[in-house]
Amino acid sequence: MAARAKVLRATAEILIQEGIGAVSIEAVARRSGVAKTTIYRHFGGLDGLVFAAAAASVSEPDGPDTGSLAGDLREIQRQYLDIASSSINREVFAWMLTRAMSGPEAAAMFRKERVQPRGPTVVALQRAIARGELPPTTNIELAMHVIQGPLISKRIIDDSELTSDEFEALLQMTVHALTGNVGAPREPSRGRRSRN
Amino acid sequence: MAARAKVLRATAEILIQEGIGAVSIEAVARRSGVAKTTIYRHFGGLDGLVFAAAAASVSEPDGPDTGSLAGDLREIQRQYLDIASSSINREVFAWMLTRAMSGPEAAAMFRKERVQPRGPTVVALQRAIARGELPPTTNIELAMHVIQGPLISKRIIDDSELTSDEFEALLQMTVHALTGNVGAPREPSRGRRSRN
DNA sequence: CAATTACGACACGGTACGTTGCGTTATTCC
DNA sequence: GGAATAACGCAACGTACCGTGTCGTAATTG
Repeated sequence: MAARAKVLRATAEILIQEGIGAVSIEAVARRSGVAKTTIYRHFGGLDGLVFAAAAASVSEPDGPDTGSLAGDLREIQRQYLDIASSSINREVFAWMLTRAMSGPEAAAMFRKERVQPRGPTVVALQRAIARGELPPTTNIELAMHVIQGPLISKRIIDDSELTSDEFEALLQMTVHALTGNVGAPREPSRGRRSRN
Repeated sequence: MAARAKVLRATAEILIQEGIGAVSIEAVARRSGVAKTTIYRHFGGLDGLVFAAAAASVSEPDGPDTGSLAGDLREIQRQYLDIASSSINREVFAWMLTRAMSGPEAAAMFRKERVQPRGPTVVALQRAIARGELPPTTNIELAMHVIQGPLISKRIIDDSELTSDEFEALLQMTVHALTGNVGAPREPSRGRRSRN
């Protein structure tokens, strides 16, 4: 039973220290001291192994309730950026993406062990609808993409940092897209220029 | 001299018929009848080969001038969706993404042979600014992500189709995010429900 | 204690990698 | 036309990882 944990730990170590490209069944077997056979028995193959290792190291962020959509999204996006700021996470995400596109099995794993958790955002949107901040006709699926899309584009594809001002501008644009109005401003008193 | 063309053609064929996973130097060598050595001499390796093949098969869409930002974006996005509707393109895109993240050389290729051309969108934005439709302070880089992001999220990650209504809603939200107002409506006379 | 289960060790054939040395054509340039 | 130069083909090399199979041993369980 300990073999499984050893394998997952070794996988995570290689992932962090050498990148996704260095993760192979044989490398993990060497590092963990577990026989290759055992890894195949547990995870079925490289895909299963990486997806399992990723799932084991992802913690679902909590959904804040600040009273406004803009406030909620600001907090959620900030947490997301913290996760996405790790290049390993982006690497693994991109890797999963390619695997997901080359077969239904991996695609199923990808959707199951989703890297970017949707939960908190959906909750925030539903609260905004309940408050009347968003129309009840809001297409939540579409809204998710409007919210996540720009950040994914910026961080994953461009691989560039986001300044505090850009972050806020993006947030305002997003809220604007959803509501048609400007969202609640960042509380001006404590001059926290949250990041960068 | 003809060897290069034969290699690129063979690569594209394998790409289309068997997917990115089947593309290997040896497979391309077999199929093209060109020696492995020659491929290495020309393209340096698998990365160079795939990037070159992708670049050779991408045609820059033209930037329409409909007189309004919403109109321009509608046309550009439509063209983009046509390209992205091919699962091979998405596969290759995702593959390039992973390669780009595991080394500066591939990253440089990725940014050079960009799959989604930015040109037309940038032009459309600049025209909108010139028209006064967008403020001159508009951050074009950020705007690009607001425009591309949701579509990338929807098509690449979700792998789901976009209905005509969703497409239009997304467009309106995007324009809304950029301008703060509703963009020009789709001309109502010819009831074209463009796709799906 | 016996039976099942989990694991380790070793080996196999197969594929692709990236590189090398050496012939064999084409081009190009007087 | 003939020589020099570049482009290409061929065969083989060692390395790495794949996925699978077999067998022996350790741990667990009833």
